Amino acid sequence: MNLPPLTQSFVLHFGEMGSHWGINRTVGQIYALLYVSPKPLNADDIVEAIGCSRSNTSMALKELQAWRLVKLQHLPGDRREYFSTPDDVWAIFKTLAEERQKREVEPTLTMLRGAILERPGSEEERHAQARMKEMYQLIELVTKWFADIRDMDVETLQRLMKLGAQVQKVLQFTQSLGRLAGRDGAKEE
Amino acid sequence: MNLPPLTQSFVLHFGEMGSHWGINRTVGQIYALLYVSPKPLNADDIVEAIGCSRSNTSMALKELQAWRLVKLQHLPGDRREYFSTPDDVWAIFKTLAEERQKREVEPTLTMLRGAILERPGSEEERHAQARMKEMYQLIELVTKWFADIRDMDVETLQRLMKLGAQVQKVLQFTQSLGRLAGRDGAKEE
DNA sequence: TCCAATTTTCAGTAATTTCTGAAAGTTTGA
DNA sequence: TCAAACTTTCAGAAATTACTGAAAATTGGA
Repeated sequence: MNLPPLTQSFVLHFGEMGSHWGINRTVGQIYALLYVSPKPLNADDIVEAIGCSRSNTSMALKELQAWRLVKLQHLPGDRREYFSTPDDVWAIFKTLAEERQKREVEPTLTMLRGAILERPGSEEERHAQARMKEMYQLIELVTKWFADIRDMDVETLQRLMKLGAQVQKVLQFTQSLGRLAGRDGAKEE
Repeated sequence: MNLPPLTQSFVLHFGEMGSHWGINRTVGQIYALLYVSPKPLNADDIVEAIGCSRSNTSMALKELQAWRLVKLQHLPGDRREYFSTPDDVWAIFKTLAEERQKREVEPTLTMLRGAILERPGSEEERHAQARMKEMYQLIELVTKWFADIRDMDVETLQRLMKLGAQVQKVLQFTQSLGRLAGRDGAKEE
C-alpha cells in the first residue's frame, strides 16, 4: 500500500472496522479509498493503491455496487471502468440506511409476521408469541419512522436534527394547541 | 435442539442473522431463547435447549452481558446463575443503539477527529481531508441527534415516531411563529 | 478449611470466510 | 471476425473465527 499518510490511515481504519459493519476488509478499504479520491479510479489503480489482488478488487467492487455505494463510469477514450462514490454525504447516509434496513431488518420482520400468525401450541408458545409481537410492533414503528425521516429533504432533516431534543417542546406545544382545538396532533394508536 | 416450533424458528433465525448483526450464531440463538423464555434460564437449560457446548454458552453469555442485553440473577436456594433479557422492548432498543454507537461509530469519529487536525501534505491530502470533514460533521450531527432521541422518555418518543413525517408541518409552523416573534425555532449553525 | 457444584479458561480442532492466481469470458475497435 | 484490453469466475490456499472438551478456577455451604 502506497498512499499519503492521511489517506492511508483512513483506508486502514475502514478495513478494520469492516467486520463490525458487515463487510470485509478489502470492501471497506476500497470504499474508503474511493471516498477520499479526488477523481474516479479504475480497478488497476485500486490494486496499486491497496495492494490486493485484481480478482479480489473485482469482487469487492461488485459488492459495493450491490450496496449502491459506488458508481461506475467510463472516461472518454478509455475502455476501463472507473469507480467513484457519490459526492453528497447525505445521499450516502440514506443509501446506507436503506440497504441496512433491507438486509438486516426486513428478513426479521418477515419471520416475525409469520410467527405471529401461527396458532400457539402451549402456554409457553403463547408467551413466546406475545414477546415476538412486542418486538414486531417496535421494529415496525421504528422502521416506518426511519423511512419517513429518510424521505425528508435534507434541509428539513438537518433542521430537525439540530433542533434535537427541543422537538419535545414543539410537540408539547402543538399538542396543547390541538387539545384546545379539540383534536390531537398525532394520530392515535 | 428441542424446542416448540415457534420458538425454534425464532431462535434459528436469530442465529442466522447473527452474522449480519455482528454477533455469532450461538450468541444470537441464546439471546433469542432468553427473549421468549417466560422465566430465567441457567447455563445448562440453555445447553439443553440450543444444543451447544457448555463452554460456548459461557462465552456467549459473557458477550451478551458485555452488550448489556442479558441480566444475571440468582434464584433463592440455587447456586446456579440464571439469565434473562430485560422485559421492556424500548429499553432493549435503547441499549442496542448505545452499544452500537460505542462499538461501530465512536472509533471512527475518533480517527476522523485526528485526521482532520493533521496538516495536509499535498493537494490530494487537502481534498481527502475535506471529505473526511464532511463525513465527520454528518456523523456527529446524526450521533448527537440519536443521543437526544434515546434520552427522551418512551411516551414522547412514541408520539414523535407516530407523528412521522408530519413533524415537518409542525416544524414549519413553529418556524413561522418564531419568525413572527423575531427568532428562529432551531439554533443556527 | 474442605468438598462438591458450578463457571471459566484455553489449546486444539472444525467451520467459515477471505483472498489469490489461473483460466474463461466479454467487449471494442481495427 | 480477430485480437488485444479488460473483467469475471472459480477452485484451492490462507486467514480468521467459532466451537469443543478437558482442566483449572471459583464459589458457597458444611
